[in-house]
Parts: sequence; structure tokens; C-alpha cells
Amino acid sequence: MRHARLPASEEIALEDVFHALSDPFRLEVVRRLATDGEQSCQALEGDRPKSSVSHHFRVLREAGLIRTRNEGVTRMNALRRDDIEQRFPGLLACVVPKQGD
Amino acid sequence: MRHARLPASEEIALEDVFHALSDPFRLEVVRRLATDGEQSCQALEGDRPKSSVSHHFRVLREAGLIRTRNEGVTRMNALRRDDIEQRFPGLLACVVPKQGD
DNA sequence: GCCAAAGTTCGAAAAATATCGAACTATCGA
DNA sequence: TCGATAGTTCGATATTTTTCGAACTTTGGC
Repeated sequence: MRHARLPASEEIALEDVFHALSDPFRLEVVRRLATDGEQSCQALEGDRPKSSVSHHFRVLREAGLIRTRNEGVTRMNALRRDDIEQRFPGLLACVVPKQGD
Repeated sequence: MRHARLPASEEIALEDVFHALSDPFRLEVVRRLATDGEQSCQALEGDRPKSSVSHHFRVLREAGLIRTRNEGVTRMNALRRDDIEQRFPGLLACVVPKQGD
């Protein structure tokens, strides 16, 4: 399996991040990754076909929001917390729900 | 001129805000409003036709990012700083360039 | 009242995204 | 090696956005 395109931290573009997060499904994925940590694709698919899920994960990956690594037959997706925080401090805090919201 | 639709602070949706900011022109408008304060539409149009500019201001307005008031024959647009800050603390700080960036 | 200026609205055409099935790839286990 | 599992890629269609001209609205000035 070819290595997926992944922008370096400095290459992450705000427009791309915003576009990636403007979709409800992708926003939810980011939130789940933030609260529950690394997840496989299927752990987050909500009865959607795999090709659709794969598309959304790709958008998140290319925007620089997540990183994917192979673990056996599955792929684990993790939020690029530190990279995002470094590039756009405070952004993740707006996305991840705080208690009492 | 009819009053433009404007969501209350609590109604501002993160997805809408992200979508609004995912366009380079709109992101630039928000930055200009943040740094230079209230502006007319034409002060920010970059050789684009008025209908296109008007469309983008409408997206920003409906997302809850700006407020528009009539001033004579022009309409002045202002960033809804306080409302956005209250609803999504820290978000604007990610958008507006800090010095040395 | 008439004209000009600043935006808005409408409608149609172009461009970008999303959706989903089918075929493909890679890895693990038997 | 043969399945089975987890994703990816491709291609086609549907939906959403963007773009832009033309017509319209509102306000101020003469």
C-alpha cells in the first residue's frame, strides 16, 4: 500500500483545514480522534459505504489533520495534535467539545 | 432594503463558520475586517463583479461572522468579534495573522 | 422627481465536492 | 496458497458552490 500524501507541519494551510472541518462527518471524526485517540476507519464509519469513508479520511489527511499508519490489516488514524497546535495554536480547542457545551 | 438574516450568537454553527472561512477571498475579508475594522463591500472587492462580492459577504453574514449596517448609500461590514469569541473562544486568534507569521 | 452610487437578487452556466458501487491492493491466518 | 478483512482507487452521477451579467432596490444629492 502506497504511502499517503501528508503535508509537513509548516505546509498545513488554514483554508484546507477549514474546508476539511466544514463537513459534519469529518468534524465528528476529528472530535472522536481527539477524545478517544487513534481509531481505525471502520470504527468511525456510520453505515456509510467504505469508499465514502475513505474519501473523507483522505480529505482530512491531505489537509494535514490526521496521520495514518498501518497496523496489520487495518489503518489507524490519529489526530496530528502537536503539528496542528504548533501551526495554528488554539484551533483544536475550538473544535473539541469542552464539558458543559 | 430588507434586513439581512443574521444568526444569534448561540446559533452560530461551527461547520458554517469553517465553510465560510475555507474560501481564500472570504478569509482575506475577515482578516481585513479584523485588522482594519469596519469596511464597505467595495473597499474589499478585488476587481471582482459586485454580484460575486455580494455573494461572499452573504455567506459570511449567514455564517454569523459579520454584521452589516447601512450608512447612507453604502453598507458597512464589521466582524462580530465578541459574538464569535463568546461562542468559539480562540477561533479568531487562529485566523488573524500575528506579527512574524 | 430624476440620476448616480452601492449592493442585492435572479438565473443560468461552470467548477468543485460528495456519493456509491465495482474492481483492486495489501496483510493476516488457516 | 486461498480466503477474508480493511481500505483505496476509479468512474459515473448527483449535489453544492462559485461566477457573472442583467435587472432591481435603496439612499443621497441636485
